Amino acid sequence: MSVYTPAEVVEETGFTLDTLRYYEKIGLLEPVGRNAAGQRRFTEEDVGWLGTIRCLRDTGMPIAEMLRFADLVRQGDHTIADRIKLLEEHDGRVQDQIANLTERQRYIHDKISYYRRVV
Amino acid sequence: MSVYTPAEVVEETGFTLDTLRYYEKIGLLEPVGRNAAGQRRFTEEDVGWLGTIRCLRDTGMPIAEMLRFADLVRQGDHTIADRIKLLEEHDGRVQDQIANLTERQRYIHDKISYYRRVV
DNA sequence: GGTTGACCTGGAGTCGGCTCCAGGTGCGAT
DNA sequence: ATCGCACCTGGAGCCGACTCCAGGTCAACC
Repeated sequence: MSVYTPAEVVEETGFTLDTLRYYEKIGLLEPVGRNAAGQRRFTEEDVGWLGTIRCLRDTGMPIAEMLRFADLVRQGDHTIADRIKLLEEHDGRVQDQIANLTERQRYIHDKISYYRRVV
Repeated sequence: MSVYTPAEVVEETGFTLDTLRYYEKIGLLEPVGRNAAGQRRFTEEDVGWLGTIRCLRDTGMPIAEMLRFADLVRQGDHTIADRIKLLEEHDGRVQDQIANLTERQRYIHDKISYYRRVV
């Protein structure tokens, strides 16, 4: 099973090294394994989890809620129903965001058309 | 032509009074007219501009860029081409946001389906 | 004429989410 | 052996966007 250096994880996930350390510090990441010199070595699983984090973050989930999700994951399989609930609620908010953006975009388009007519 | 009290503008725009004052302070709003007692009285035009602000803000435009836009508006009609450019660039970013959210949403859906299958 | 309530000001504080820094370690290449 | 480089730590600092506060004004209603 392969491990990843910090640089590789930065490359792969798009998070900065500082952000990775920050996420570990606040407990969004489990304590990451270390080599003999004390340097981080991320597992495949860590990288997968970071993929989830990225998705949730990029859809606007606040860190506090990602921490709740992380906590559920840590508690094991009996929290899966709760995780579904959390994700579904988040999904609803994502849906709202999309609807909202689409709606606002119409306003922007109208504004642009108006300006075009005026010019 | 009707004027609006602070409370009415709060009601109408959804911004808090503090936010309205903040926007005026930083110059995103023109200095708002006052009655004899020094209290704000917003014009129809102010409220319309606040509608634009809300749209831009809710689609993620940073205040610094809204200030640029406000500045163009103040400079008069010869900046309309620039305003179109600014709005079109913003529109592109809104489009990207929508595409991104839609993409990420698939991931969330997959995750939910996975959990459903596991339960 | 006293109280209430909406408003005013300047300035400080908060919050989320990083981002940066100084000073230090260990390893591989020249 | 010494250099450069990737990495380490704790903690301070930053940025955007508000949000809150103390202390004050004014008009209106009881």
